[in-house]
Amino acid sequence: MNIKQLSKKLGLSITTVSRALGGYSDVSKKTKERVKKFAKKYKYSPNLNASRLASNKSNTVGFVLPLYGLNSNQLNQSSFFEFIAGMSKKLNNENIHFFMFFANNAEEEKQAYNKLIFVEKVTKIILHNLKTNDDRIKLLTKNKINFVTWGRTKDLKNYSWVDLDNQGSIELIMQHLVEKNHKNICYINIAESYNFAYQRKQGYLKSLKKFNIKYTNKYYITITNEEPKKSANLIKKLLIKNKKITAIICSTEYTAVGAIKACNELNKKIGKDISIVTFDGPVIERITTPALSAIVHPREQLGIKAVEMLLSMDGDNYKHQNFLAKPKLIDRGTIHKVSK
Amino acid sequence: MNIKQLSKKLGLSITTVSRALGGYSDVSKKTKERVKKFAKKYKYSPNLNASRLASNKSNTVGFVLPLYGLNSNQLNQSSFFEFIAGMSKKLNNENIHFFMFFANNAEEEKQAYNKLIFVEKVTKIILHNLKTNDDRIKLLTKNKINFVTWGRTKDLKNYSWVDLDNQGSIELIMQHLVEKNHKNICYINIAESYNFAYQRKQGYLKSLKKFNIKYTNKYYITITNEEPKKSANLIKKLLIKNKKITAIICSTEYTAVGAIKACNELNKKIGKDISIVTFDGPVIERITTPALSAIVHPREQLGIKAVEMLLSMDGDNYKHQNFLAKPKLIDRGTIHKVSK
DNA sequence: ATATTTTACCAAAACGTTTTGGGTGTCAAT
DNA sequence: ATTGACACCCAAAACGTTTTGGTAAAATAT
Repeated sequence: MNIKQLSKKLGLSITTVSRALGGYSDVSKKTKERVKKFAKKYKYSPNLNASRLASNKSNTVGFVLPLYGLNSNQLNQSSFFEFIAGMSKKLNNENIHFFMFFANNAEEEKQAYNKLIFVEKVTKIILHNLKTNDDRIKLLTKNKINFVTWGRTKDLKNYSWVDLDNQGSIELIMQHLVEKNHKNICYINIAESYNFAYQRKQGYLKSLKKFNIKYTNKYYITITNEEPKKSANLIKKLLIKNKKITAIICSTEYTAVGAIKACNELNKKIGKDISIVTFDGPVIERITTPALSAIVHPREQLGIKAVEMLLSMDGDNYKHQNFLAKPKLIDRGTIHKVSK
Repeated sequence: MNIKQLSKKLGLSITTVSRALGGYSDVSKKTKERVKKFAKKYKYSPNLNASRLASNKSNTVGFVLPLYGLNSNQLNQSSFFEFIAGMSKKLNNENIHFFMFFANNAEEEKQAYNKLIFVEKVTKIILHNLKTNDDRIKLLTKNKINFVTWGRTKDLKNYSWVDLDNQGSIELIMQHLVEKNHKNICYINIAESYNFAYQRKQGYLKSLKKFNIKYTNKYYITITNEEPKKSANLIKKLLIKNKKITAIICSTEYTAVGAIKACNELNKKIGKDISIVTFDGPVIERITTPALSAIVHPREQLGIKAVEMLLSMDGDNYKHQNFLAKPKLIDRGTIHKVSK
């Protein structure tokens, strides 16, 4: 069933049918309703290729999902899932298409963006995993693509972004810990080459200052991609050398599991002798014992926001917006009070 | 740059340019090369909407990814990632498009398949997470969609499929254990409503028969979605009640973590007093101690195979194929030898 | 030398929409 | 009665390809 056949059934011109379905004002209400009724009845759905060709609009948002190196660099798959869920919810609602390329290596990833722009002719893209100085921003700007990023570059240039409040997350944890009289708080971060890790460190430093605690590099460790398996040992050594430590903050679940192991081996009771706080993921609640207190990020909401921003952009006609998601701290009982 | 402009530059007709790029035999080799060179030079890439409209071919494979209930029903996200990676590798190579819908609930999922067929007009789909009696197979068959499934229904009807060898996996484990003189082997499966769980049970039963070991329901437990947190306790009780048990097979990583905990609490040394074997996932190697021996499935290869099959189908012109992936058992040292 | 086949190209139609640039009839205002 | 505004509808052009149904020239066969 195409528009020609449908218009015949209706006794109307193709034009009128098209404009009725498009909601134009030069079609009477009565006709509009009749057309829509018939369209439903005969299961008419416009040929998208013809429609896009004629209108020169793709009505599509593009996204590139890297399928490589996900676990190995400790970026959790589930965080992608949550963000994608948010995007797709919003897009499904708005009847906008969601076109996703999958990249199995860096080369494919680069190609994917080019394909999105030059082959698929997508005009709206959501970017993520920002590098400190990201080539893609130039590429998109140059080709007049509307885009919103998830994450920020170090030098916040002129673009729209949504992000988790990484700095605020650590500040929230620190606040909570200090209120319970913790003073010897160590932080196991991941490599600072990730901008979000850098932001988190800033939160750590800022909080220390705020609460008049001296920074010592003995309490601040970064764990690289190759070390996740060894993190338990690293933390064990740390705890042995620095007996005063009463709280450990871990930037990833896997590290937190290492911290649990270290504490067990040293016979330190978590939630009594020592506190552990980390960032939420699928593993914690399901398989760690005890279930750890953790920062929860509204990643789905972030996906929704990103799409909202993107859709509000209209060619050149928009102002840059941004959105910083508020973190929550869920205390599952692994934070204890230190006696003064 | 469109085909008209390009043909002008070349001094050729639109037809010839189109057919040159399409590789038709009624264009001379010389011209073909010249056209391709120019196309590259001027970065010409055919307008996909026009091309699809004219040729009435979408050259697209459809897939629906459910974003809901993934963790809660113990189906690991990473298994999807690996399968998708396989599909996208093959599709990228063949220059076929990969169209994915994301479903945030059962309703959206159902809709997604309808959209793929009636709106996107995709003619090739890859199906997965098969139910025992799956409506989608009817839908696709009725609408003459070429499809390949990942997984099988109970009553294997007439369709092409790829699958992990679930039955064979358990048989492989059992073989290995029996060779090391294990006789009291318990198996913690997940709910048999998942067809793959059912298949695994068959493997367990078949192996017991083969090795003349009597089946007892004391040794076979299924863990439902609600119990993953409690699995440690379940297994602990099991071990206390049945002191003879020397080996535990777990169908999921999370359960295996529970088994570790149970053994620790009972002071049973894993790999010395008791063996644990499970199915591979991202958690095991990274955070369980010890790293467990496990069945590894070539999920990426499965994705590649599925696409290969699908592309080899040509409308009505094909024979049903299938592919059963061979499992591997990686022994990381948690399987011990029992003295006779 | 003529007939036949093969090679290499092309004009025009087709795909199913949206958009452009109208048109006609009705109603209120003059 | 005429004009202008408005409501409602339409024919035809346009979008950028692929495919159809050719033709002319060159190569081969008779």
